Amino acid sequence: MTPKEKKQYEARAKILKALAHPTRLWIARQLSDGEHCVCEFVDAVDVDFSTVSKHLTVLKEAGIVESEKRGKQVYYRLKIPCVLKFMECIDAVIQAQILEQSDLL
Amino acid sequence: MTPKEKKQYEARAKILKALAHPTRLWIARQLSDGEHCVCEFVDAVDVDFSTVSKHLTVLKEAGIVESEKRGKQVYYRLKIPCVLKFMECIDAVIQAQILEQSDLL
DNA sequence: AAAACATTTGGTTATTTTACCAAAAAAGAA
DNA sequence: TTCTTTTTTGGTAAAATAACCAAATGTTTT
Repeated sequence: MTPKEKKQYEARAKILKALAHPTRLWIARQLSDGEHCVCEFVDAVDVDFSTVSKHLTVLKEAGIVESEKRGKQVYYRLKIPCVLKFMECIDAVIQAQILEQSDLL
Repeated sequence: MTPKEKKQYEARAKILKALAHPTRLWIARQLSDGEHCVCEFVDAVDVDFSTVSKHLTVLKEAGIVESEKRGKQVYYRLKIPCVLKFMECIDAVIQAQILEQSDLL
């Protein structure tokens, strides 16, 4: 791994890491049908306001979402929609695991 | 988020998390051209034997790679190759970040 | 201007992750 | 069998993450 490669993989891992949390992944999924404000997530997720806000900050700093303040609310939207394509592949991994488990019986 | 959804997103996040490390992402990439043994990674990555081994265990437990012992060596290979498709999208995120930064000048 | 609302920030604590070293295990070579 | 070689496991310390509460910020509404 050259120093250049190392930097490149660090940058990539940072983005993956931003998505690698159940709540953040769920949020990203919700944003696939258009923008939502923070309060909508808070209602749905059952964690503290501040926790949701911090998750959104992580996604934003990773460059996955962008936000816009309109009135009292802040609206978030997906910046790079392809992140949702991850889901299919991830589910293939899960599916393979389930199959293996049933093979053991 | 229903309890079922919650479990689902936790399982998905677990798999993403396994990939969300520079070394592990690099390893996954190397495996795209076929299997490699642990020692090959150790030579290339410049971390301890045990560290590489633990990274491989993380990938294995996530169901992303599988391993086979032949002789003294243990060979790892990608189990679900689509994980590599992540890379394209991740790079799109990085590309967008770079573009934005240059817009600021 | 004061009150109410939506969101972010700062601080704290508990948990998880990562890396290293040393030691154990497994297989082959001498 | 004893000595290497390859990989995993256990232990430990440092760093990163995640959740909560309380306080601060910025915007409307009264």
